[in-house]
Amino acid sequence: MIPNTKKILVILGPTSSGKSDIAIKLAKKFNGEIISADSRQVFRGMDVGTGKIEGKFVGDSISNWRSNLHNIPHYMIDIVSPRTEYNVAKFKKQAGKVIEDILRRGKIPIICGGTGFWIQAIVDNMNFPEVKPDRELRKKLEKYPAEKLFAMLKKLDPDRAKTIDRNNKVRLIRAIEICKSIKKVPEIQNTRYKIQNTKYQFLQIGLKLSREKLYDNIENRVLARFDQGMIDEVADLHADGLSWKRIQSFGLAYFWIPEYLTGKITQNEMVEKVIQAERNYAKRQITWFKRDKRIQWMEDYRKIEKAVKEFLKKYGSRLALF
RNA sequence: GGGUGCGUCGCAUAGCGGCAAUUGCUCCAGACUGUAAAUUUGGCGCCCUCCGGGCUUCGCAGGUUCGAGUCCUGCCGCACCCA
Repeated sequence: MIPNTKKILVILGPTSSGKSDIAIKLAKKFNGEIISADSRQVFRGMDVGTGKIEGKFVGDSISNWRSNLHNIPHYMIDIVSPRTEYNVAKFKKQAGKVIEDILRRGKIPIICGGTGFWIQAIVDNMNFPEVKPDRELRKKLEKYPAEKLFAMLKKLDPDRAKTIDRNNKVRLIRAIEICKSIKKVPEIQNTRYKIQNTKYQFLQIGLKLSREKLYDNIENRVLARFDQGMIDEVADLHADGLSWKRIQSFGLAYFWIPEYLTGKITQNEMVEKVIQAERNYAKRQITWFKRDKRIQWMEDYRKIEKAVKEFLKKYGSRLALF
């Protein structure tokens, strides 16, 4: 029995479900600090398109925060240049330090975001192999068809080949990349539902709203972002020397706005595409989150607050994980 | 008023007379261990004992044919051209 298991709150949900507002409210109420789990908000200069909260960047990477009206610290926002490669492994390492720092100061870490994989990396304490991305190798392998990559992997690591999605080039390439460096893709250590993170206790709250309402929010939000200068933001990134290709790799609006700015599609087409892409994205997020049965889905703020209160009251019972 | 063309599953498209019918999108469901706003799989007329079988579809109504989304006639609707 661990009398004082450290507690972490997770607020998740698809895009446009209102995560940020709720996280801030909870942070105020329960003396928390917010850790963004958003694979695009880590980048500086990508504000409107990623829906960052209003605020100002202060300090270095670990103590950096954005303040809003209520002065709640936010971490893992604006930590790297969009030129930098960033990924789950880095996020897990860095966010882990932030969590420790927040807990040491007696506050509640509130992870808030929509990047399911990144959240899971922390919640399940996933271990990533110490193999850094090899750009040269990736560039070479990208040219091969999936069948060939699968055949290569089968030779290198038959075990991984058994479970991998043989049509998914991105994953095939990563698996081969790992094999080239350490011979074999390590066995998965922590599987969701089975091994719990013993360092912390998590309460994962998912923001639930009807598909109709969600799609409606998305449209409104996207249109509002255009008013807030999303197109200029993309143009500025390019003016600062970021290639269209790199910008487009960030997806959604960052993919479609360059199509418009380079004259490939009309403005109206672009707006439609962005809304559509955003909807499809929300759908994928929902699919991801749905399979984690530990997530408690709620829509009413009062209920959320109540659930959090109870969670924070409990002592180290493992049951609180669910 | 005359002429021509077109009406196919939410939208858009394909369809030498043997078709429950092509493809894209949407939509729905799924996968996911260092690109995750990425990448990827499946389903999408209805019903069943879902291997397979049954039923009802391609603007509407008839007709030709063993057999019609495909051919013919009429009607309705839409588009364009001539008046």
